[in-house]
Amino acid sequence: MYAQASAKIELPSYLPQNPAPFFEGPATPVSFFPAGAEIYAQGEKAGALYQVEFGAVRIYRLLADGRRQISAFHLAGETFGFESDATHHFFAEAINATGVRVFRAPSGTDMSRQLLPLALKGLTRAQEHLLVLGRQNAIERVAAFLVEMSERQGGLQQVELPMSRNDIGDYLGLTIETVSRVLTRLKEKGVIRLLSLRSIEILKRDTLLAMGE
Amino acid sequence: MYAQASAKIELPSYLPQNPAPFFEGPATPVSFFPAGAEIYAQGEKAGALYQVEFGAVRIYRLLADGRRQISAFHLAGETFGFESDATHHFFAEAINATGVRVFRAPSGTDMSRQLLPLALKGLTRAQEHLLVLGRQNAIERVAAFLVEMSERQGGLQQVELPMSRNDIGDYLGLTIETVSRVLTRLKEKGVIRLLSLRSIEILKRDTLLAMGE
DNA sequence: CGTCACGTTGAGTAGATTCAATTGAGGTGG
DNA sequence: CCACCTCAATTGAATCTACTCAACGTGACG
Repeated sequence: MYAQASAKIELPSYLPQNPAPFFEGPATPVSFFPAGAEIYAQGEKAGALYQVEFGAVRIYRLLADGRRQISAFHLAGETFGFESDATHHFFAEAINATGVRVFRAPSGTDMSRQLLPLALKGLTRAQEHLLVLGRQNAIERVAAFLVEMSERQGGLQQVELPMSRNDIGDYLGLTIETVSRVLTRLKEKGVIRLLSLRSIEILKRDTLLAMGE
Repeated sequence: MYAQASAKIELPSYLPQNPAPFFEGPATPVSFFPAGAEIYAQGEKAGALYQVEFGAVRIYRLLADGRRQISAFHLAGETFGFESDATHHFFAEAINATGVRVFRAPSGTDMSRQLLPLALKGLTRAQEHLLVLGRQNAIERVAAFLVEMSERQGGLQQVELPMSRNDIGDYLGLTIETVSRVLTRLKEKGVIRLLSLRSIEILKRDTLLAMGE
């Protein structure tokens, strides 16, 4: 739907037409985070930008009673950590062993040109996710998730899920049991195949796409 | 929670520290949209920016079968319409009689410095809304909504709701009936009072805040 | 080979939805 | 200015989807 016509993506006039490469300065070191390690916490002072080198990161928020909503997963190559003020509003954790390049803009540097496209991309993705959480049922949510992960990994048949069922549930606003049941149903319908716990194969892409609308 | 300490909001170093006024050029005309009028549609070519002069706007997406998710409301003073590429991914409609200032940046203009703070603000708001849709029950959602609307109107006791129950439902991922039932319950509990259909008074702000977490 | 965390499956429940009927508010025309 | 009309909102009853709680499997790892 609404397919991008050409290879070259057209941009609105208010965006820089020749986006600058993101990191130009001296090479910044890569920090390593083991599985489950906190990268930053809600309430902490923000300021740095983070680029995933390898592994995967979850961004989430907690309610007082422990309910958790994961607002985004970030895979290799993606940048996260920017905030609208000097405080982090979310938690960021490494899902698996993860390498992250931490970049701190020198005081006074204006990164707007580099950051705006990323912020807009994140905004679009968040808004699309709102539709999933607000108006789709369990099967549709899981289908949309599998399609999203597939597309972010190049649209291959085989999709790697770096995160646990628990993470998937907290991303989709479902319980771990419901996620499991839906995957079983999709498997029984012949839509997907479970290669291993964290690796699935998409057998009927069209069906999956139709489910996720 | 995580209160902003001083009047002057501290910003991360990667943001412009002295944000430029948004519109500097020659005064742009104000377009008028009657209630329900479309401002732009999904799939249309994007490019302009819109600032609400008076009235209110809803931003939404549709599923094939007509289910609708409103991702944001925009009130007087707010800016919307920016996209990550040249296509609108959402619909924008006037909720009531609404005046909108349409601004088209001349080709080649880089509005990053002005837009980034708005995009980041929108991103934060969308991500917070994800928590509401993903992990909160009906009462919590409505409470969070009322608190949000109150704060966006200056934190007064009396809150104007420019939108219908239908719009509220499609924003909160609930049916119109559920929204109505919850409002009745809040009324019975003495938390709010209905001055008219679209105007409520908050009697127990603390209770409401605690419900919305 | 045993342990432990993670995942799956099952039964019963709760909360929100659906469908239907009623009430109420706002706007229009006489 | 009032009566009427229409659409929006509220209320009620029955249903259904996803959740909760519990038991059971399974894969990874020492």
